[in-house]
Amino acid sequence: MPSATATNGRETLASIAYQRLLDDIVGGRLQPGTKLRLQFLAERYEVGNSPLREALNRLSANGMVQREENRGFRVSPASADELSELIRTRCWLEETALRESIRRGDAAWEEGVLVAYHRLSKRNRLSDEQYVSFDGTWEDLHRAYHLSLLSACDSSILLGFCAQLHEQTLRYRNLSSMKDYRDRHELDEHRTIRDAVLDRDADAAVELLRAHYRVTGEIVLASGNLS
Amino acid sequence: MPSATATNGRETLASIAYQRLLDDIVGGRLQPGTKLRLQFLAERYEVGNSPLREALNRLSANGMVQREENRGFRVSPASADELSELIRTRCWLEETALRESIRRGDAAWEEGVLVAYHRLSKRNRLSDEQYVSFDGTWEDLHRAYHLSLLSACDSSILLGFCAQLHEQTLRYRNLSSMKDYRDRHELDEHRTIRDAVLDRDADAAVELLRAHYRVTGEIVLASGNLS
DNA sequence: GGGGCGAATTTTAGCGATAATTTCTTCGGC
DNA sequence: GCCGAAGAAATTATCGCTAAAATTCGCCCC
Repeated sequence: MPSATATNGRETLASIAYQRLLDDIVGGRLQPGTKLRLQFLAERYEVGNSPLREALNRLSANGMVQREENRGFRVSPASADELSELIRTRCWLEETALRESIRRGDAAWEEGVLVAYHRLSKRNRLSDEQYVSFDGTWEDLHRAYHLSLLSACDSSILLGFCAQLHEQTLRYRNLSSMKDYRDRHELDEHRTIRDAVLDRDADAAVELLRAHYRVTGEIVLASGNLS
Repeated sequence: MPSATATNGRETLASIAYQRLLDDIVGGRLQPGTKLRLQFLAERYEVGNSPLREALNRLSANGMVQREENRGFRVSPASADELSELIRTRCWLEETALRESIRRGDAAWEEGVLVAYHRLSKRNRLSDEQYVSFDGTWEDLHRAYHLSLLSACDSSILLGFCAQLHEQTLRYRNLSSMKDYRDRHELDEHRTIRDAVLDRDADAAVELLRAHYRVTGEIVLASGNLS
């Protein structure tokens, strides 16, 4: 998330509530369209309604929840149309970022991509249980890998947008009934993208990345239960 | 603004505070870096601090204010670096949106562009007085015109991003001390862009639009007082 | 006497409880 | 069956309390 937040030591309850709400929405534990009643959330997260309202307002600004004046909040609806719009937009933005990243990236960037892929692949081979790491969940590594590809585009604004779109599409992935999407040749795709990027072959890298997103989208659309 | 807000009749104090805060920040009446003390804002806008906190949290999510844990809020700082990043990103995103818009736009879209330009030019000719004083109306027409160009891109997400960037750059324009901003041939530029767009000449339109933004950015950078 | 460190005071943000509007529901009348 | 009004529920806003941070003042050391 963009979060123009200079987290300074102690976390506020509002930020905790924000993070947990975001996790639950992206994780699909709060279904699209769900009415978010404050009383319910208050006992679910064990916080008062003041921090909750702050968290919900933040989420409403980046599209994760909808706010209706005087009628509270609900989880943003999910639809096949929005998913395809999401993927289309993501392809556009990441193409721009990736081309720029390939054009401008230095040695440190290359190493960052390499390391991010390495961590992801290691995590892929080992199951969640045996893999003990400080790096976080597979999703964290996956996100880190994709962002590392774009990280040399020299626009934190564009990176923020891409991160937002990543989160949104992740939500759709988690909503769909595709459980073992990792059994796909996703790691192969990630590797070929990495190679094209490190070869500085922008056209190939972009095409691979777009295909990567398109395929994921189609799988979600096919197996998902969306309106 | 993106605002996933289904404004439903009555406005809440939080939304009013949001709007007024946004106006004051974009209008430059709240300088970058200003500490936003709740007590000060409460008497300035005559609302309690709960709606204020909600407004500030929304603004923090789209980058207009910075939030520091346990230390409140402040107006996002403005720098020459950020401005050039802003313009660079805006050029990228609007190029994408404009090309797509030109490719997909139908007759209704063409007419929308035509009308938006007409309104803007009429307002332009009418009175320099109102043009200089930021009563908002000219800015509204200007924003509407630029968004109309992109409106057929068929991605409300991308449009939302572009609107956000528009607002950010508008803030920089208002922060700078460019007095003779109108002496530029802005209306000419808007007209030539319109013509290229209606001619479906994507390459020309994109180049004109990018030049439009680049020149504005350079003027702001030259006349502005940024760090 | 000047400067820097540390503790007490003041200020400010964060949070929860309660009151006030607004919306939704239900029941009665036409 | 439909419209309207009263009751119920939920959201929104105000206020006060607690805790954290910034400032000030005093003290000690140089």
